[in-house]
Amino acid sequence: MTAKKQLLHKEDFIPHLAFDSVIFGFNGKKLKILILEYRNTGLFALPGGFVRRDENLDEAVKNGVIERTGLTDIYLEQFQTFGEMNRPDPEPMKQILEMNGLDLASHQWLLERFISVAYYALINFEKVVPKPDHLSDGIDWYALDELPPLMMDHQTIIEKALETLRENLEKKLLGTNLLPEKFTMKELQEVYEAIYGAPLNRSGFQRKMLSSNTLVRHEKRFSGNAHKAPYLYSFRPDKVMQPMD
Amino acid sequence: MTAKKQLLHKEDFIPHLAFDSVIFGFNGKKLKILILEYRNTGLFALPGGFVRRDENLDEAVKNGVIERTGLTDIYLEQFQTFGEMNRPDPEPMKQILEMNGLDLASHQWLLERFISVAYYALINFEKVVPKPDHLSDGIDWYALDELPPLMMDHQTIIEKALETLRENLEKKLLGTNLLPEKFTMKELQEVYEAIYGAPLNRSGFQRKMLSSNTLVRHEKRFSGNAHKAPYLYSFRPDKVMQPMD
DNA sequence: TTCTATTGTTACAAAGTGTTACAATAATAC
DNA sequence: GTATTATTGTAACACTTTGTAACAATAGAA
Repeated sequence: MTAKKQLLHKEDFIPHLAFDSVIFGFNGKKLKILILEYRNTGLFALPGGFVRRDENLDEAVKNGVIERTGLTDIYLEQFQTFGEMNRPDPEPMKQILEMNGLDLASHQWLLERFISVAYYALINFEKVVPKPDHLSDGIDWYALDELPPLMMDHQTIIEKALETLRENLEKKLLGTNLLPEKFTMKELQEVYEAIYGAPLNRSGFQRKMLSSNTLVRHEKRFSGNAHKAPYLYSFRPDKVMQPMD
Repeated sequence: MTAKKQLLHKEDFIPHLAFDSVIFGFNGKKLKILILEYRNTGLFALPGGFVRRDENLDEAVKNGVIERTGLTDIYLEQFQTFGEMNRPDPEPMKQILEMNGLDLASHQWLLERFISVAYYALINFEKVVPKPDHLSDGIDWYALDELPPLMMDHQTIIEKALETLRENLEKKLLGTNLLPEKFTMKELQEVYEAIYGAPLNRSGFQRKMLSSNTLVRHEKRFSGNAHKAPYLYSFRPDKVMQPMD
């Protein structure tokens, strides 16, 4: 309890500045995001955090995502900063502090106005072992169409994240980051369909991908099923756009 | 001087948070942006400001741009937040405060680390009467290829603004905001060429614009020159995307 | 009336897309 | 072995979009 009280020293952080992260993963069927649940409150929220005074904004966010996912190699992209005056909602935060046995007075600063810089992350679903943060007791994957009710403006943040993801999908070859290194054309198409939320034409998709000159073809994958085995592909490393350049 | 000392009360603003605005205008030939010059320092910077504790981020920026341009109807779009630890450069700021006869001690907070949210604005060049801010003594239009050396990371901010502008140009019909209400096809093409920094094919441009169903054709404009008079066009109001929705 | 510079439109080829069809093939059933 | 089945890779076709050049229209000047 004493340890907990020292979790968030006001003087360590830039006041009024937070970040939120929309962490996307693809489980083979659906696009999902990581959502935190807070102890006994029934409150759900995006993973987020604060920026230390001696830390770059990008680094703070990266460290936050690393802590939640256990992964260090993460595609992370800033997409919008939310600065409405009325966006903070102190009641839920107060509830969270109380449920965690934290001293309200010394954490008063958490109830004030916060400007939040939002990022989205793309990760390899299979490799993630989600970990809740110090204030929450649960973290789980939720499909986009099965989200629980979220704190503050987190629903809006997710919608904007998805919008940006869609716009950048082809431009930046983001599919890479949601799949294992080698994948079949069908798997790649399923990622695209999950993100767009609409089916794509198989033949056209294959033609476009192959002609884009961004894929390397490898050996076939024999699944044991009674049909032609698909080739495996990987992205050409020099074609994959890196975030945060 | 006493009045000046009261210009920026620390307690009125959210600490460590600033904004910068890249204000684009088109003079008929080139794409230009508004740059401030500070008294006797030889320092140049983007127009910017701070966010009051009782003010939305978007509003703060909008008010800042209104003050610099005199215009109230402004296309304004947030494009990135810059949060590197080493981006502030306290020396120039100190110089500026000194040149303005401001008390260093009570403005110490201006020398600290700032996270800056960057916006770009598109305005009708002809209507603008630029006004310097309280700390600067000059404000002027500079073509993108004739920029003076800029403070801190403002050069980077401009480059990112231009990149975003290019990406959004067709998608959001941004041409509207850089031209008077009625314009010729040639003028519209020149805006596009200035933004892309490359010539476009006349015939293809005209066909694409007309077939996009976003233009209304009006009367011809007789310039007094010895050639066929061009039609005037305006954008269909329902097709023009509004910022900040 | 002729000439010139510019504009709106058309024509045609080249490239890209949507859709369907067909051949190849890995495992199973017989 | 051979036939069967589901899936995959590719080709074929029509259709649309884009790049490029050409042509006709025309406002004012010579």
